[in-house]
Order: sequence, then C-alpha cells, then structure tokens
Amino acid sequence: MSRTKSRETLLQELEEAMRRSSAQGVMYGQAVANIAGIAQSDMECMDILFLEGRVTAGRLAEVTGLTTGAITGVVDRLEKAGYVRRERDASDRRKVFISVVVEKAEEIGKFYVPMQAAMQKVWGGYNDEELRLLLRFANDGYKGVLEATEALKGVIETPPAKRASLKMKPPIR
Amino acid sequence: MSRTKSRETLLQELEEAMRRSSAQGVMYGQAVANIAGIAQSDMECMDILFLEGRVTAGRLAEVTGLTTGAITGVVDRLEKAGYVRRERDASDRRKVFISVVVEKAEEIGKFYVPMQAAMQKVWGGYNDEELRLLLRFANDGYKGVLEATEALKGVIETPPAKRASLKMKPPIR
DNA sequence: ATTTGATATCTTAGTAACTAAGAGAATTAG
DNA sequence: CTAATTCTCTTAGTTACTAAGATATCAAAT
Repeated sequence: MSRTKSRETLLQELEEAMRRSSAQGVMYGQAVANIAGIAQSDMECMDILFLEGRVTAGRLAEVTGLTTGAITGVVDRLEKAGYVRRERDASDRRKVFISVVVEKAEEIGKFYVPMQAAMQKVWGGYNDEELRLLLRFANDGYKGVLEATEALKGVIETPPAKRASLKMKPPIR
Repeated sequence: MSRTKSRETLLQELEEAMRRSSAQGVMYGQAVANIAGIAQSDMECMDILFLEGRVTAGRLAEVTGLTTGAITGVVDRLEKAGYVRRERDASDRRKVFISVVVEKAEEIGKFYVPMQAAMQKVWGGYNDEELRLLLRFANDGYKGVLEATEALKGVIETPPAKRASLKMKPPIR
C-alpha cells in the first residue's frame, strides 16, 4: 500500500465519495419533504421560489419540467397549506405570480437547520485558501454538470420504441 | 469591493454553488431516467444494485424507503424491461435476490458518459494535492450529511396533525 | 373596432406508481 | 409439532402526473 494515492485511485475515490454524498443529500431532501408532509415536487417549487422570489406558474413549469396542469396542482396544495400566495399580475392579467408566505415557509426552513449546522461544522475544518479552492471546484462542477446536461441531448441517436419527449429542465436562472 | 473575499462571503457563495450544482445533478438524473424511459425510483434501484451487487427485495425497500409492495412493482418493471433478474435464494427460499443483467444495464450506463466526461474535464484542472483536498472534503461532506440526517430526527417535537411515519432512508452500506 | 393569433393558466379524463393492510409461503424458536 | 416470525407478493384505494383542450387575456393587423 503506497502512502500517497495514485491520481487514478484519487479520481475513483473522489467519484465514489461525491456520488455517495450527493445521494445522501437527495435523501435528506426526501426526508424533509416527508416530515413537512408535502410532496417532493412541492418542495422543489418552494426551493425555486426562495431562489428566484416571485415567479409565474409558467416559469415554475419550465424550471421543474412539469406540465402547467401539474403546476396548478402543486400551487393548489402549497396555497391550501399556506406556504404560498397566488397574485394575478395587474399589467397582464393572464399571468399568475406565486410568492412565498415567509412566516409560514420558515416552518419548513427549520428542517434545514441540521443540514446547515453540519455544513458549517464541516467548513470550519478548512481555512480560507482551502475554501477558495472548494468554491472554485463547486463552480467548475456546476458548469460541468450543465455541459453534461447539454451533451446528454447528443447521446440520443436511435430512438427506442417509446421515448419520452425529452422535455429537459433548464438550469435555474 | 475587496480583492480577497471575506470568509463569510466565501461560505455564502460556497453554499449557493453547492446547492446549484447538486440541484443540477438531480436534474441530470431525472433527464437520464426520462430518456431511458424508466421511472426515477427504478433508476435509483439500479444505482443501488450497481453499488451493492446482488440484493434482496427487502433490502431495496429498506434503502429506498419504499414499501415492499412498491418494490415488487419496481422489480416487475425492471425485470420486464430486461435490466434485472429475480433469483430465489436457495438456502432461504422466502428471499428473492435481484441482480443486474449487465449487458442490458450498460445501455443505461451510456447515458452517464457525458457526465463522466464532464467530471473528468473538471478534475483535469486540479493537481494531485488539490484532488486530495477535494476528496477529504467530499468525505467530510458525506459524514456531515449523515449527521444532519440523524439530527433531523431530533427536530420533531410538536407533531403536526398529519405526519408521515418518518420512515427515513438509511445510508447505503 | 374587430378579427386573428398567440400566450398563460386551469380543467378534465385517464394513467402510473405509491401506501396500507394483509395473504401466502418458508423459516426459526419454543 | 406448533406458534411466531420473516420475506415477498397481492389487493384496494389514493395521489400526482400527463395530454388535450377550455377559458381568458393580450397583441397585432387591418
């Protein structure tokens, strides 16, 4: 056993570690949705609302990849539960803006406290220079995943019998 | 604007970048499932099968958080599509082992090629020492998410009206 | 002003995948 | 040998989704 790992070993371990932690992250999100008693799509929409602020129903459909009909259902549930409000746009009365009811939404936010605490603890183990490297990596990684998502469209050559329409979700923003 | 970011700014940006890239990663997985024409739960089970090899139906239920009934459906679909095989355990004939049909499963694997390529490209921009830091971080991060998942159970004090039974998914392995 | 076409959301009907509960078969404990 | 336990599957009912189209509004052309 060599004391310093070969680059190949490093890359393998890195891939596995990334895969594991991201899988576990997904599970955390599922657990939060379960506890909060709302569907995962609903939670995803809440996330988007927090990131983007006030968005239209159509934009939610676009970003989540759901149909507008499905979004109607999502917003119905969230509105009934008090997490969001529908507001018709005054200048274009076809549009419906969805906005977060902050006080109510904070009830969900508290389920993310354990995650934030854990992450702060982790980040506490790194100095500023190391954090800069991690930030660079996170940004590079994001760009990489975007590229991969784009390249994925190119993999489709021989459409099998029943193929979904491949309505791919655009990245947020 | 200071040339070097404050630690606070770094942490904020890091959180956002991580969130973004992990969200986009989830979307990539959804896109692959769509293209392959199988449900996301089915895809998740395939992932587990690749990681763990031969697993029982019950283990799949445990790890995915689905009921055993749901797993029956998942395996039915995957088996029908030729991705997996059911094999009764000879020593305990109640058990059903699920195993991947490798040749067929490779058809799915090819949808991950763009992602692997993108990640290799990203990792190419880092030297061994930097990769070691990233590996350390990925492992710390995994541990952090596990802790957070555990701590999440503690957040439940005042059970609201209708609360899911909080059947939380255990980490893989 | 009216018509035509485009846009934004919602409605309806049908489908797929889930849960809860329990049945059936095999195993283990007393 | 019987009873309790374990493991998967079945059944009935629910939920959230899609596809298609209805409804309402806006924008453009004449």
